[in-house]
Amino acid sequence: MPEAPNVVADAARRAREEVVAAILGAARSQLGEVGAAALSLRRIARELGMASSGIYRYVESRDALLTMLIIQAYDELADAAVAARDDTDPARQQWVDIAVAVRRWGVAHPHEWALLYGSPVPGYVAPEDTIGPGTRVMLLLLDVVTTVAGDLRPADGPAPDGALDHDLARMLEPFDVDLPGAVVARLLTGWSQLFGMVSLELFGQLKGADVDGEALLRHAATAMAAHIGLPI
Amino acid sequence: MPEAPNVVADAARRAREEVVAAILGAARSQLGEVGAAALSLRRIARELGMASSGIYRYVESRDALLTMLIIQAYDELADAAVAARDDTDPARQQWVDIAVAVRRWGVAHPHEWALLYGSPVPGYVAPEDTIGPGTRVMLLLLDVVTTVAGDLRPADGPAPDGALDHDLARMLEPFDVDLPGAVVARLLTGWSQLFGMVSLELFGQLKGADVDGEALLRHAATAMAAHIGLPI
DNA sequence: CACTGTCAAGAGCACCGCTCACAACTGTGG
DNA sequence: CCACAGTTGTGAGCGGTGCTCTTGACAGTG
Repeated sequence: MPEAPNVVADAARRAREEVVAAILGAARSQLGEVGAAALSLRRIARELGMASSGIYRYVESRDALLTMLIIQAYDELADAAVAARDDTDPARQQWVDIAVAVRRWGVAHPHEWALLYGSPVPGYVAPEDTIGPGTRVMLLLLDVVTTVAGDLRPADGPAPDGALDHDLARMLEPFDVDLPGAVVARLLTGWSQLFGMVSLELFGQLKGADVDGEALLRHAATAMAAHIGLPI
Repeated sequence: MPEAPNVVADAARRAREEVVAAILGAARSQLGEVGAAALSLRRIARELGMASSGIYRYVESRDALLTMLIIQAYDELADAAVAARDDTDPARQQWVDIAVAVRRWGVAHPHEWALLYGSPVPGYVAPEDTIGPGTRVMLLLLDVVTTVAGDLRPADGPAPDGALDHDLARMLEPFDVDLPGAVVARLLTGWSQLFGMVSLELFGQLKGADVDGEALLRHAATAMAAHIGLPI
């Protein structure tokens, strides 16, 4: 029964959170410099002037720290995507704007992108806490589609067969939206495409080709938006 | 001037290569079990019954070993893709068959896939040797398109603007093929989509949705093949 | 026989994540 | 007031890593 507002305990808690924040800040900075796999608790402790063992008073383990960083990054990325969307714009432009914002965030934070979408860190399994923030961008794209669901004019293309169509339509049940399987397939495909193009660029797979990454992505996203049938 | 075929030196060289092969085999097996980042030279040495330092007689460094594994994996993937393609089939089916084969290889070798297309290992920069094998799948897809270049009937869609179009057309110069920028864009987009969908599935990003991965990918690839304009 | 080369082995360095025992410092109940 | 409990900081230590270096045992060659 924490009834009486204990000033002392409160201050202690605040002090603790401050240290945790400092650790997270140092971790974030190291992440940007050396990448996730080379992130070292000992170095963070050193940087903060505490004993290497002291870190464990505030952070359960290296994995726990990674989890915090992942959630933070997911949220940052989603925030950037949300900020880039103007829902008074035509849906097609919303889609493209989101895609461009996602790429820009990735380009600005390659190590964070790798942490989110790269190879899973060995031995590390993403806890449940991450799937919420992790789906925000996808849900944002979904929202763009659903708010104009009535006006969709999908481009021609093959329809998913029965079983797949059923699976796809059922996929969105938890989100209380109802879209034809064909549209869900295009949504997933669009997200794969966006994610894939950014990853290919960031992970150096397109290194040889000197092509303007943003222009290419904008072009691809525009085509995908049209393919989904988003109104212009 | 190694003129006289020195039998002894030859045998020594063969013995050496045998040891290297054993190391590579052990590495490969470890890769499949614990992933690339947890791959340990010491453990390989232990497994092979040699001193931890002895490994360095045969492998320059951990990075060099990773490079060998990467090249091996790239080649395996490309071989699988090549094997799946029957160039007497309609181009559209060739595209889909390759896509399905790529996914199947990835599903069968998730750690290898992560090594190839996941976050770059920190401090590791892929040497030149890897870009050859690394582009084989892409070149295979390109070949499917170029061999039917005359019969392409691309679906409607926006055209890349001038600068992008120019960059894209110039991209293929080293390969001595000539395709319109719009087609190159769709090719790149298709590859991004394929790579992205497999990665999303393998890296657990689509975990919540229980949808048949192969069916979804086949559907997306079919649509992309149509979008590119591959003849049926 | 001496020389030259390769190979295996062990010790050692610097780093890592993580645990543990211990000291210091609180605020609180008796 | 004093003993207790809880939190924080510290240093030592364990087992692991990649990698280097020195040493010693061979083999083939002049």
